[in-house]
Amino acid sequence: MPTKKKPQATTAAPERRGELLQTAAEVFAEQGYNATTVRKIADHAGMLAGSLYYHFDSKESMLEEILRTFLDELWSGYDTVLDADLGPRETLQALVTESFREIDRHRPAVAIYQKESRHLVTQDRFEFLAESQRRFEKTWLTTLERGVADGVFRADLDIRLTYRFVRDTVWVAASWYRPGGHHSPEEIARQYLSMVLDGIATR
Amino acid sequence: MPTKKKPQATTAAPERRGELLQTAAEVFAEQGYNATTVRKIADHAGMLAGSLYYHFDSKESMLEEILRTFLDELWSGYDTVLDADLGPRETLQALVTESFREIDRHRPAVAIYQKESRHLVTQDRFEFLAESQRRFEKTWLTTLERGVADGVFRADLDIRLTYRFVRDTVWVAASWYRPGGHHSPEEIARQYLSMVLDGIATR
Amino acid sequence: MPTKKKPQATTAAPERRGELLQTAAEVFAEQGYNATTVRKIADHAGMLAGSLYYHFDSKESMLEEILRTFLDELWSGYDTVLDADLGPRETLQALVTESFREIDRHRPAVAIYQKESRHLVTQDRFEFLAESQRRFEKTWLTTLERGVADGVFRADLDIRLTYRFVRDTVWVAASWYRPGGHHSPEEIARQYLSMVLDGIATR
Amino acid sequence: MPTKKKPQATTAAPERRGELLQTAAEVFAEQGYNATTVRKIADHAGMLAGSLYYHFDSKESMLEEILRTFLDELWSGYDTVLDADLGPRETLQALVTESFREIDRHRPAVAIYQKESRHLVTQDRFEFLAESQRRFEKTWLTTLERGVADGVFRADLDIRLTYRFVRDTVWVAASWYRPGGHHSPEEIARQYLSMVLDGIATR
DNA sequence: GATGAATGAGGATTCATTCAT
DNA sequence: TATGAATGAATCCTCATTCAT
Repeated sequence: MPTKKKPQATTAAPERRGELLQTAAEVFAEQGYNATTVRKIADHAGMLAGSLYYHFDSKESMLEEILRTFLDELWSGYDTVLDADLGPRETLQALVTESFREIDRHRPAVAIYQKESRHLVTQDRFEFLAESQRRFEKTWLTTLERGVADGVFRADLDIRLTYRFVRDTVWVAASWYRPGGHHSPEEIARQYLSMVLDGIATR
Repeated sequence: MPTKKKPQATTAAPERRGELLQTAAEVFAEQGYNATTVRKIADHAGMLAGSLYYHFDSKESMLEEILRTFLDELWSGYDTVLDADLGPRETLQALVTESFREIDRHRPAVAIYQKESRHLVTQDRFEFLAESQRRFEKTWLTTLERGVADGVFRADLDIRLTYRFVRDTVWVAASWYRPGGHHSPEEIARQYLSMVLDGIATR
Repeated sequence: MPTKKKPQATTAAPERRGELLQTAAEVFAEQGYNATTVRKIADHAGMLAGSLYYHFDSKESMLEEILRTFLDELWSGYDTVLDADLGPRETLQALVTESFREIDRHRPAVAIYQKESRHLVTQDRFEFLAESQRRFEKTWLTTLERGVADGVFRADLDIRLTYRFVRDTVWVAASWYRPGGHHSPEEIARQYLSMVLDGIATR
Repeated sequence: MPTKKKPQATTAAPERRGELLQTAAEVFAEQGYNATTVRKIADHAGMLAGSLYYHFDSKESMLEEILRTFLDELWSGYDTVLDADLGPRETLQALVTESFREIDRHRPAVAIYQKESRHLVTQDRFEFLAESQRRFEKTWLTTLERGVADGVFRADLDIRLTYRFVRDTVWVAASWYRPGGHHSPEEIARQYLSMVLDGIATR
């Protein structure tokens, strides 16, 4: 009893940082990183702009932490899939499904990633984005190539074009997806996969 | 006549304006609208920041003109397709092909549109973006619905999801497309259409 | 008694205050008063910035106490010398020696004094600096004048220039002096006096 | 006539930069670099704070340019003296005199140098200060050593202590010197040299 | 048409200080 | 005594824009 510091275990106190990052991510996603002022974030968090600097070094460090956290979790999910050693078609399905789950969990982060990663990669601080992109590309290309070799994916398509098609197709969904809407991430994944694998034309 | 202040394409070099807009569009596309300073545009154009204000009212008016020009040409192309009264599958093919041609012609404008339109639509000045989006959605949804009714597109898919899938699939290409690369816009369109219509899986 | 809020040397650990002032003085001397943040002082003291405010009213009050303590001890030493009623040459020698002893004991305070006193004197709170300066000037000028009158100091020199020469000569030493180095304060005083009195040229 | 841009050759226009640096130097010297806000400089210059950034990259770059200009001129003067290959006593006299002339010409810069150089040297940008200090020390030590060897300076003094004595003695003068006062720089130099060389005691 | 110089409204960040615990 | 979190004022700097020349 006397050693207890926060009697109400319900209220957040150790995760204040996480809450603030969540808030920041939402505003970044909504308005764009550059157009988001530190004051706007603070307003959303119910504090003054300067107070954010007790928790974070800079606006940029918030961005970094948001993206890093997202990518860490993304790769954790991907790695589980990849470690399962499935066939190429099942791997693709699992990766896409996992991607939609991540969009569901980290929608703001994904939206930010989509909009900002292009010019961030050039900065040292965001080198991890470039590294992730390289792994990402390798993972997908390998899966597609295995599928072509196994005869489950079409051989008449430009493989890099196919890669970009699948990649973009999945991730742009973050720009319109709203968690808690009509479709669960798994349902969206199912329909997307159906379109990607079999097309929208009737056979 | 003597009261005219700004040369609105009437006086002198009308191409200068176009050149400057081209330059501005490239920088906006490269760095993002907010992150682009007027000075950077001027640097690229070989003049001083203040000098741009002889040609344009404001940074925002450059953006507006860039997007307006692009959308005007896009709809001019779309209207030609739509006026031809083709079947739904052929309409979809023609629209996608036309879209890739526009990406080829207005890559910077398309990239800007992708990144910035979401938060621009809320401003009065950019109301034309919202209007274009509504026409766009109607056009595509109608085409898809006609296709489903005619039995050429699958009936088991959520039609709005399909719409977003096709829409995004096409336009994100602007983020990686480089004019003068391996593929002509028509070739890319052909492959994309093949994937969208028939899927990437073998049958 | 129970209404007392801040322990002004009365309560509890009276040395803690002194330790903290010592720490603060070192940081002020090292980095300059303005460039020293309260946080830096707290870091050196192994506590958090806010905690310093239990001990002191403000950053400025620390500065004041540091300087006041130094000047009190300096004048205590000077007064002992002056009360001895020595001849002008011996007085000068004793004052210089005492000064080097004070530099040895209060090096940080002396360094701060050198750097900051000029703009501090204008503030009411630091009026004591101005008063000390006036006493200082009077003491030295009187000693020099007595020396000239007695024929022990040269009569052909501008007396105010001489005063500044001697004054500066002694106190700037604080900027390079490191206690515990090769020379004791008395040894440095001896050599400085030798130069000041007899010059560096051979006779 | 038609090629002439500024008809009034009296008003400054190309040297606006120099005027602003002069102003900045005076404020820096008066209040200390850290305590000087950009706004204060701008106020003194009759413009707004932001306007300074048309001329300079940063507050720090102003400081750098001020110090660099001063040191360049100082060494130009010193080099002239050193190139004359005078005897050690005459060299010392000439260097001291030159120093007082520089104090006269660049009083604010010298005052800034005195106060700020210690913590500036650690920054890459101000490496030139460290280099100057090394040359300075070498120049003076060499001169003093030659003098001792030639028998014109006393051999019984610690040479580094003597160096510091002479060095400080001269430069602190910048803290109280006011151009246009009673004494010309040459007159002050003469008296200082008299004290430094022959002492203040009668013989 | 273009330049040079300035404006003025922010915007990110710092920091002394406060205060409940 | 000390901590953690916050405040709010000030600071440096940026940038779209203006305007006389």
